[in-house]
Amino acid sequence: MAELDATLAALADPTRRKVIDVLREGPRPAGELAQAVRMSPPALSRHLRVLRAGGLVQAESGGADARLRLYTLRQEPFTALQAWLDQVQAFWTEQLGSFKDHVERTRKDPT
Amino acid sequence: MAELDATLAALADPTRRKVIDVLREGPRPAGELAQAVRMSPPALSRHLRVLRAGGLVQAESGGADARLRLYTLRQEPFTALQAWLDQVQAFWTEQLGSFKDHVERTRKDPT
DNA sequence: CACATCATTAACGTTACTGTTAATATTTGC
DNA sequence: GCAAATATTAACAGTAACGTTAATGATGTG
Repeated sequence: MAELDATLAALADPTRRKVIDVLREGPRPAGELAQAVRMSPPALSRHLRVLRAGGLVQAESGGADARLRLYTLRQEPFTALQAWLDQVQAFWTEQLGSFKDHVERTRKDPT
Repeated sequence: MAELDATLAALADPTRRKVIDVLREGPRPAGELAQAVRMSPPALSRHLRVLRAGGLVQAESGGADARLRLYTLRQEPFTALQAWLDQVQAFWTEQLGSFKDHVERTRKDPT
């Protein structure tokens, strides 16, 4: 659940989602991502740190030019989020909704 | 895309996700939700406003006691978010990743 | 080695969010 | 009508997030 928090906190920012959308087309170095979102390199660097902290992206430093840090998408957090969404969707798929409601609302004291 | 922003901004807060988890078990009045997350009614009321703004919950005021506002989950934003996640997941399902990367990284100037 | 390049961190100011208590409807019950 | 109950908004303080410019680290180039 703590992992979901980092994931959603990372996805909550439009700039970071834009970065993800760009990375969908392939790995990119930090500078190129900064250009893509029209933001100063320092600002984007911090966004990338948030994305790294959430495990949504990964920095590959093993290229011809060691200065370039190529960023790539990581699948795990997205899959975990989908799993949580599937649980929420169960609210509607289980069409016992009204029955469950009755049961829940009938209980005495939810200490 | 602006809708996704409101959705993810709403989900980014742990308290609001907790509210959603509680609502998965059935509709609840605002006060009961405040108790469930151990927070003052005013604080939770504002969280509920964020959830309403994102369309994640809905307030049904049509009960026996008109003072109680029963909150219920709304499906649409969750479905929309899943759709976006599916698009991101396409990054891995299309195993042309490395090829696409090559094509993209070969372009000259993406003005 | 001197200098440019890529990326990150540091410092600064601004803005937005969060929670609490107090005040404001709206409704219920006597 | 008056007091209690439910929910929201208002006002306040504290914290965290965001973006910019300047400084630091690390790597490549002449």
